[in-house]
Amino acid sequence: MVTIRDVAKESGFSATTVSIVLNNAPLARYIPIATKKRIEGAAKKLGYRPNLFARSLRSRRSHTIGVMVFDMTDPFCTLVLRGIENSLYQASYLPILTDVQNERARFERYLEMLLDRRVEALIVVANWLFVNIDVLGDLEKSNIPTAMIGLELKNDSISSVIVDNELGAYTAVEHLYALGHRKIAFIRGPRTLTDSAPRWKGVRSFAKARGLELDPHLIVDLPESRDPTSSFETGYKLTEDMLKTKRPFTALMAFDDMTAFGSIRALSKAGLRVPEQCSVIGFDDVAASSLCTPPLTSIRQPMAAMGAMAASIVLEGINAVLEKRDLPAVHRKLAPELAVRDSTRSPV
Amino acid sequence: MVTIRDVAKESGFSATTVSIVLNNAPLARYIPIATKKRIEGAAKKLGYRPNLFARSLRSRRSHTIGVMVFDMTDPFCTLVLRGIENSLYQASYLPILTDVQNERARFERYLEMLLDRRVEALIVVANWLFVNIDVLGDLEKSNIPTAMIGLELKNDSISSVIVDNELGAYTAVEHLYALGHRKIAFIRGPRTLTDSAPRWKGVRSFAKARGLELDPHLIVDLPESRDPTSSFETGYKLTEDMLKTKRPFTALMAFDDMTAFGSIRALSKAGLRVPEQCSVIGFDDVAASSLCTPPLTSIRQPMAAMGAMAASIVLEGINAVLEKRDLPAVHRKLAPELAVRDSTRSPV
DNA sequence: TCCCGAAGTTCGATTTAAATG
DNA sequence: GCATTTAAATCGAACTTCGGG
Repeated sequence: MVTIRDVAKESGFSATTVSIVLNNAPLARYIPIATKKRIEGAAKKLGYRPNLFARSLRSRRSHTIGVMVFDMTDPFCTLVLRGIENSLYQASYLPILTDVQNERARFERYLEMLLDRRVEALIVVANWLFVNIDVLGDLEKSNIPTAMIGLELKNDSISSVIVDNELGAYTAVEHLYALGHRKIAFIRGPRTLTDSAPRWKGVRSFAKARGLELDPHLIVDLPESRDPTSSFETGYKLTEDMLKTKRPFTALMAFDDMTAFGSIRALSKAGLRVPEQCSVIGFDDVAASSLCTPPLTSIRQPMAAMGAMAASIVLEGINAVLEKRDLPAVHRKLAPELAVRDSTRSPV
Repeated sequence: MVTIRDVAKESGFSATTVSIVLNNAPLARYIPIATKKRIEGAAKKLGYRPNLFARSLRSRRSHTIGVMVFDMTDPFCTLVLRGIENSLYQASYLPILTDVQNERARFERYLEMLLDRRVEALIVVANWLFVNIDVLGDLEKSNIPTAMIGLELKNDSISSVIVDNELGAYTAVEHLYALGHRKIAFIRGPRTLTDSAPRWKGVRSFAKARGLELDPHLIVDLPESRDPTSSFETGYKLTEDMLKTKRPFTALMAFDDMTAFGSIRALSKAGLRVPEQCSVIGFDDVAASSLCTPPLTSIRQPMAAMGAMAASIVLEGINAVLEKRDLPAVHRKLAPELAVRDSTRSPV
């Protein structure tokens, strides 16, 4: 390995001067161009790469940001990660991504590993998390800038970025209503998932505003589960159950796309065609939604934007820490967007 | 931050002794239990966590492994990553995951960043890579244990893990043939993709063995593209084109699942139902395949196993390096598995 | 005082060599 | 020589301080 001393020897200057030149430190302005050229030449010739361990040990900086995802296989998160990645890439930070797989033990272990590596900030993608308040405690006391994506927090030391669930759900029913649907079935999210309540609030709020009647027999809840793809199966089953009750409905609003896929399967098995005999709308707009046939109408979460926003929040936080400023946590709520595809249409 | 000297002071011993005890170094066997207890107690009391930068600087080890993915949004890779992650987690290595986004510049920059962080090994998930031979050169000269997933290499310094494409394709046609299909359309992969040739070879090999006739008019190629999801659209278009030629076919074998989704869309638009009027089979078995309606019959790549295998290869490589053994690159080819679902059935 | 460069200290842990009884 | 402990050197870069022109 070639060290700064090797460059010093090769160029004929001292290690100090080499350091000053290569880092373009304040003192570098006094150093004549000729010296700089010689040093830079020597560095290039030897293929010198500074040892980050030494550098970080001294500077107490890692240029690294920890990213924890609760479930990487959830299609929701890959685009969020893209957003994070692109922002950090520009800022020359390296993300260290860990997949917690919804296991508490992994969360704690990875958090330790990240702190051990002196990440300068933390971004947590809390998709499908069944909240553990005490986990947040671990985070708070670490006192490095932290942003949480997908989980609303009142917290004033941890920032958060979420989608406006209420608005999204409102928009979804509104879309079905505008198409002429009046008998709508609902599969709500699991009670313990923080997204569930505001989405349902959006539905109720629309229903109240426009006088849409909500039939309690056509409202069911997803059970809890640690696996985000399990809602496919439970969506399937719940839809099957609702069909068995013979209560007619012309449209179904699913908690998320995965659930919607399950519903479509059940409708199809029952001989009902989507959208001809029943419209279906999802939430999230995961990649698969535009790939399936028929493509799914859904509420798109601005995932890349959410990732980018979280990244810029923590980058700002890092600057604040460096400048010893105090920066309060911020809480952002981004608007979703209706993606109209072929799984919804007017009832016949 | 609490350092080893703080622990030394607290326990009443020197930093040396603390280090020996906490690392359970060879010399620790001379140290009386009482001393160990005191030191461990002090460390725990102070919440001592060794500084990894200092440790790595001295030991020249990072306990870190670089993982480069060519496109994270490709659903193929998340399960591969799970496999890698789980293996490394057990071995107490931290993966640093980078998403190259199929950009050469990013590849190089991330490779530098990883090498700067002294990753002890490298795993490259080369899904949907349009090979750059010279990129491999960069890797070779870095001479750290490297494994490539999804790209066959003759190389003897870089290991590789791939799926048996020929066998997979053979199995796929065999499945269609067994169902009674004789007029089969094929959408082959892009010429420059290394998976394309062996898959086609598998088809030809089956055709020859069983006397299946391959109609050149029903064989088309995907164009090149940097975006793995683009094959949805091109699959759609190519299928549409084939339908226009009016050459009858009762089954279609797509290069991969994404292409198959495009085909299904085109068939559906043309009023042909899958599988009633045309069977469709994919390759990969991405998550969406079992979620769509009808669920897609496909050739499943053992993604998690491939990831785990690559991880164990490089871990073995690290041990070899530590023991100054020489370890030749290994090349593994894993068997895929036929996943029969509802998109294929006997022709009427 | 301004300019240029270097010696020496520091970061925190590991390890070698050596000093105790 | 043995068990027990430690001072000092080391890893590589960055920064503080200082000296000479």
